[in-house]
Amino acid sequence: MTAYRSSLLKLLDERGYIHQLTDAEGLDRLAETEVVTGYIGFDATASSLHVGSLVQIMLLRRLQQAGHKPIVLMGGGTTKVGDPTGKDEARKLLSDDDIAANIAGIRKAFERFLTFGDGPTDAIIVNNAEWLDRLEYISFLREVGRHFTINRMLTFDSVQLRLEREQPLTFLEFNYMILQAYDFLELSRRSGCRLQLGGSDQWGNIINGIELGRRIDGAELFGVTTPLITNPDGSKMGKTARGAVWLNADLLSPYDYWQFWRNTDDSNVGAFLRRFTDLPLDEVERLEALGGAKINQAKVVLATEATAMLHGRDAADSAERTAADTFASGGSGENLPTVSIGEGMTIAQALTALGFTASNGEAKRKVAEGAVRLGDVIVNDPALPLVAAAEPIKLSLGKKKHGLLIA
RNA sequence: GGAGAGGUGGCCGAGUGGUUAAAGGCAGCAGACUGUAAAUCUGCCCGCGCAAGCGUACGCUGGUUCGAAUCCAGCCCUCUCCA
Repeated sequence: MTAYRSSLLKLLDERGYIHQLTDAEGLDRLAETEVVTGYIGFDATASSLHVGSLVQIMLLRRLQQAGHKPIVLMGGGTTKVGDPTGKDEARKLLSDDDIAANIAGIRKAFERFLTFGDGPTDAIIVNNAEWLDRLEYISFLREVGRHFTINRMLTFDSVQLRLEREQPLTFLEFNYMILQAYDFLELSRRSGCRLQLGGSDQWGNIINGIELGRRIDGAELFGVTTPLITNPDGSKMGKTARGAVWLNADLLSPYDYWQFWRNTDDSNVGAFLRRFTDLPLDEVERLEALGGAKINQAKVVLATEATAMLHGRDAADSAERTAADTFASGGSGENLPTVSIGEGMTIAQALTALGFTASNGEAKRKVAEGAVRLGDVIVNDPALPLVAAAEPIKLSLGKKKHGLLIA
């Protein structure tokens, strides 16, 4: 491992963000002598980002912490094309309105992680629709397209995946990598941006931008990618039963977000503490060294710190209390999802209303399996009618899903 | 434009007239074991219904048949090769 001199690379390295660097020495030197402007692109395919993008967001945060300037590039233009990377089929095309709404939703999360403003190291948000929407086809092809060979484009994993699986790859999507490369060129011209960061799957796209900048402008640009975080079984982190782990509270409650981190794999605890919290490294080392069941203490710290960063300290503490009440003492806490008991509602219907089961049939099966408890007593009659009580009653499916029945 | 192959449940993938709500695998959920972990073993896994049962489902639309994911016709889409 190289001994980095700049605070930026030291920070990124010790907290586990570095997978590949295009020119470690060059970037190290640059970061030591001047404020480096760096960017990461985020496509607006949904109204919120999810934890899969959190490494990238944290990376921008670290960039700012190290005294440099982050640019959040919203892919208002590239989203219209659709990134084929890692996708085995094309996405649906989103309308301009969808994209604008998604961008508005996504922006909110960034404000929790970055300081925005006009200062030299303040973060800014730009939208690549600003320049991509205006491109003229022929002149773009002549300026940019001539620097890309089909031979090379075909070697990209994103392309290969489709070809091997005999899935269609449209010309539209095929252009994505060119547009992303152009983004870097454009940002270097208008904002003096020298660095692009991204996940390890973005390496090829980042290199394209760097080469394009050198060929057209003679610019010296840099790239950093982060390691892909996986579960022990090799699957991508961040997928849960009920879909993506969203960052926006309207899609995933702070309590559920806390639970996501609480359920981190043992093997990832240290890496997550480093990457997703601001805890000092010696504290991280102490926590990840905890063995056996004690590692759960580290997971609680991780959950609370990560949740605090996104949703605020109060929400995080509250989620921690709820979890302690619900899991440790067998009680219930204030943040559990609730359902109000309607006329003649059955246990099965309540489970579905809480979103614990997808259908009444599934709910009944779970009851039959002995997985459902009402106030910690196992229920075996799915048709059991519920009666409202003065106090909320806890309804549980399995060990982890708890909700409250209210009048 | 021509010739082949193909489109099956979230994904992969069997199935070529009835015993098929459709093998098997993955993913998922639950139970056991634990530590709200992993691994492992077990059960579940289209919807409605207490149930008998009903409804929907194998690209789309029609047809043949007592009966179709399976046969026929047309259409849509994809892949491969050729022009």
